[in-house]
Amino acid sequence: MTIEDLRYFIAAYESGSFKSATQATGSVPSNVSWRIRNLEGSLGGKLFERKHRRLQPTRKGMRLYGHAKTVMAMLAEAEREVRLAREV
Amino acid sequence: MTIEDLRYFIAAYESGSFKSATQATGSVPSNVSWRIRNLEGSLGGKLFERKHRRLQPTRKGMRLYGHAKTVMAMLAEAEREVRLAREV
DNA sequence: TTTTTTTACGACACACGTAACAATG
DNA sequence: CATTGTTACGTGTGTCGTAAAAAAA
Repeated sequence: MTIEDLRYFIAAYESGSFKSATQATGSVPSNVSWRIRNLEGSLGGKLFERKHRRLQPTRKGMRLYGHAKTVMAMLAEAEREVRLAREV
Repeated sequence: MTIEDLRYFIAAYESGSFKSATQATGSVPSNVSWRIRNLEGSLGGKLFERKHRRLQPTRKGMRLYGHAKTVMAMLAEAEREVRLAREV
């Protein structure tokens, strides 16, 4: 699991499709597909059900989403604080 | 910034040297050095002062450490919860 | 001089985009 | 058949460990 994986996952989750997630991520469908599969592999289970027009998150997907958002927010905050902190 | 970067940073921070961080990370000195430099580059400033026997974290380093620990804990918790969640 | 950190480097794995294919509705 | 997701594939970048150099103590 990487931060990029989470970013792609969030984009897919929020946009409701892999196609639309390509805009949010600035990438292409094959990469979105690949990232999500990565994540599903490393977490041991599907995050989305792909049998509907609008992507259906599984329970695992829903659980992950909340944490993923928090992690991303915390990383942004960490980056901000570190940049702000003076040297030495 | 990647999760691996944070893992290396935490190891260096807690062990007090790059050398000892190799044990915690299961890697070699050159990689620890490289990871920390990555992080310092992407965050725009030094995280450690390297002029003392025991690695001296800078203010930026100290700020980062707290967040890094929290992020890692949250990732572990996320992973645990997702694994526990039943399919579908 | 001993210990720690950095740099140089070759090898391998990862992540990208294009394009062809499959599946869904 | 129109749209979305996946697979195949070639290419470039990232990350690894070894080994040599530099810096610190």
